[in-house]
Amino acid sequence: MPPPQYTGGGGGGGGGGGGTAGGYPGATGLLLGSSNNNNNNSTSNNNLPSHHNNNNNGAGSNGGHGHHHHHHSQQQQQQQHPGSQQQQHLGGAGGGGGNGQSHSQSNGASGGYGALYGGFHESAAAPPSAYSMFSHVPTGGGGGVGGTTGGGPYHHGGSDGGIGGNSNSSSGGGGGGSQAAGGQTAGGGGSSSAAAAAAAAYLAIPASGTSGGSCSSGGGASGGSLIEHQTALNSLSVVSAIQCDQTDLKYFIEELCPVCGDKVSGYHYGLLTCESCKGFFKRTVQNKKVYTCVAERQCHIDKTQRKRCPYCRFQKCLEVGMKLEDPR
DNA sequence: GTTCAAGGCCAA
DNA sequence: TTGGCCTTGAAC
Repeated sequence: MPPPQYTGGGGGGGGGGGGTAGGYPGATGLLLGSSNNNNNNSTSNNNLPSHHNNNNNGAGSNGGHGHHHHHHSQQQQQQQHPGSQQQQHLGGAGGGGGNGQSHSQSNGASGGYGALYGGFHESAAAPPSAYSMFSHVPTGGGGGVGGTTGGGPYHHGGSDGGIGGNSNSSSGGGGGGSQAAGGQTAGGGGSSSAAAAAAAAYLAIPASGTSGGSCSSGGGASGGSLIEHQTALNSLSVVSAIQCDQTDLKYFIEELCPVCGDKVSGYHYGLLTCESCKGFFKRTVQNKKVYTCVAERQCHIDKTQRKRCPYCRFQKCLEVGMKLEDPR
């Protein structure tokens, strides 16, 4: 498989309002989280060298400024999925909120918080996606903070979607620009999470209309990209300032699995996860397991409770961006 | 040669 | 079923 892109840079733009979450490629049923549907019309200016390949989804986003280090060879590699559409691991400044369609009236933000988490050094864990960070803050309204999977302890990627657009929709704005949740798939759905749509696409599970964007914030943020370590650290206050659970900041400074919080063992299926979530995801996909949640499909997944609800665990795997590539 | 991630194996 | 450990193979 082609190594994934872990180059720093902002992730996709914040998800727009009610959009259409597209389906996933059905080929082999294994390619997860790689939908290339993108609601947000990108108008980003990409001023970076080609190896950054920013693809900001947010309208009016500022491309460029992906913080980049050269410690690892995988950082500069492009990942191209069948269909010749780029997977958007990369990106400079996070895109602004997308333009909502459908019911929500989201206002696209002008630049997002690019490289919000960029520049962390080796010890910094890949920040979770909007969902993993704020899954217990199921709020409707504005789009969520863009998720990120580009950054990481090993790859320094500063990638963060832009702050989602301001959605007036009662059904909740879309998620931010994480790979699976917003930017990469298709701006968050107006009434269902992108991950739910992803799961539905893969497992034929009806997308549950639970939380739209997580950690909602009001209108899209303005401002360009933030780079360099200190700036990235400072930006944490931005996160906290938008009603996020600060306890989840541990993900920024420790190597914790974005799914369950266990210690990561390396990159698995596209992002840093622990060994158990790797195995869980592998078994689920390979065996085409279909789980059901006995609760509200909002089970909190952590190290001690991850066994309780495989449905929510797998859904979280999808939301944080885990995906199975074509087998070698 | 090393590194990395996917997949297999198997004890719990 | 889970999760840790191992093997395998590709990339470098």
